[in-house]
Amino acid sequence: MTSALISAAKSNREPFPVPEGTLQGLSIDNLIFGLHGSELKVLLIKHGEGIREGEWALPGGWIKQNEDLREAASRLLRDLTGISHPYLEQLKAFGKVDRYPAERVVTITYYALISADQYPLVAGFSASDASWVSAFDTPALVFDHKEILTYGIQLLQHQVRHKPIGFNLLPEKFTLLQLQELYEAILNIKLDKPNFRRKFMKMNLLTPCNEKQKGVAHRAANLYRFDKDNYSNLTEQGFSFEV
Amino acid sequence: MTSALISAAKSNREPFPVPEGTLQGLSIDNLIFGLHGSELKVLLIKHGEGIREGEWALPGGWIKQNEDLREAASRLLRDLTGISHPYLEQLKAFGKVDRYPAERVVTITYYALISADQYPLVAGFSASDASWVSAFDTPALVFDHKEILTYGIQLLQHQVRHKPIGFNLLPEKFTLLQLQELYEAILNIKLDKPNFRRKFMKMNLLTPCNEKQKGVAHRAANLYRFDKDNYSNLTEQGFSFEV
DNA sequence: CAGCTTGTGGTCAAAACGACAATAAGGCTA
DNA sequence: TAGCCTTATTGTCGTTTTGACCACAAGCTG
Repeated sequence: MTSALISAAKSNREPFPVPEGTLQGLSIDNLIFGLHGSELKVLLIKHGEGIREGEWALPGGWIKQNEDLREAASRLLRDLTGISHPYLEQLKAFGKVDRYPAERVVTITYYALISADQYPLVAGFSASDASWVSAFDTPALVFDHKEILTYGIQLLQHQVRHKPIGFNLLPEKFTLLQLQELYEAILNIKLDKPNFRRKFMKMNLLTPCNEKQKGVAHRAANLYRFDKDNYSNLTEQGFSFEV
Repeated sequence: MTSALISAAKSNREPFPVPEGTLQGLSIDNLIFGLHGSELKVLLIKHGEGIREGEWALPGGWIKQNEDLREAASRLLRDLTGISHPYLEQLKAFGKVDRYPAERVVTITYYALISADQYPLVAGFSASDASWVSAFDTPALVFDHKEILTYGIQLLQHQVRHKPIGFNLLPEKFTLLQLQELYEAILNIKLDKPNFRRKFMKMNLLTPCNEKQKGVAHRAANLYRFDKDNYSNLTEQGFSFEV
């Protein structure tokens, strides 16, 4: 990332001036989730200049005249993390009259799920610019960003039980225990290992890699990958994912 | 509804001029669902003047400077139907660059569920202005409204299975068969009567009214109402609604 | 009254769930 | 190398839920 981009991203949440060639009164904010160890984290930006210096915010920015909403969210995510094809879905538009200082700004929020191996470190940004924070225990956030986060977590908790999106938080190859810990982290629950395993295996959504975990000080687990194609087949037949 | 309001609503989807005192480049569109008999319907507006004359569209309008997004959606719904406290949730923001002619307009869509007894007839509008159309079989719609409808139906089908929102489509007091037919209509499936009944009763979400159906040419069924308070209690205890 | 339609309760086998015991497979350490 | 420790994986079993279907009840209609 060029330093111009970094500087743009750093100041992208500052009230004014809004860059030329972008839509007025409309912004994008991204809720970027990651799973670190077995903790659900969210990527926050610390404002480096201006009035909001030192405060934490969701990464966001403005929408260009000639780009779709999703494109804008995707571009902002890419500029920040370098990730080009994330799992990215619209969360909600937030538009309370006074949510943003000085001017009426409606923000359209997206949430992204990225896996730790796609984005092991905060590249381009120093640790003081951006950092992963426990999603359930963040510092105070600017504007209505806390409300956005709370809403996003609730949606994530709901979605993860009803759609197979959790895989996006894992590396391509993963063990069943990793998958289980993902659910435990997001939903704040404890699950029974043998039962969880059977339930998932019966869905026929996991393809064994015929490979084992490496570098662990105990019996190595089998690695699996999410079988997207079979998921498409199954959903066409009326299959519904539920955990 | 005054004729001024009617006229405003009639022309509210015409490209320009946009009324003074509203946000630029941002509109609201409402997806209003109703259950008529046992068919899922959606409320559409036929454009009465201008270029789009005769074409069907979702009812919508512009957002005032001093009103929240939800307020705007709620006001537009109220002006159209007279209903003040509908079930109303944000659907999604649609913002493709060319979705709207001549100018970039992002629209934030809401979906409402209203019961036939709240809105038995199209009041204020003549039948040629607004009408209930089968949600699964509509005429062609302007702009990207068909896409919005498709997305809305999918969300409704998902939500209705995972949250007790279906009740909003029924009158306050309803029979179990009405409830079952609601699910059959929205999900396009057939359900077993005794099993459906037991499943629902076990959830403890229905309070018997100790009243029976009237005016039917067969054995009268018991009437129930949705127990919102108990639903709150149960969800706090980790209860999750699934049909 | 017989006949029709819908409501409501019962049954039963199959499947799913949940708790927990038992065994397998590795690496580690003495 | 022999145990020890940790995690993976399989098995078992009683309970609950599901789904298909039968039977009877209740009320209106002719």
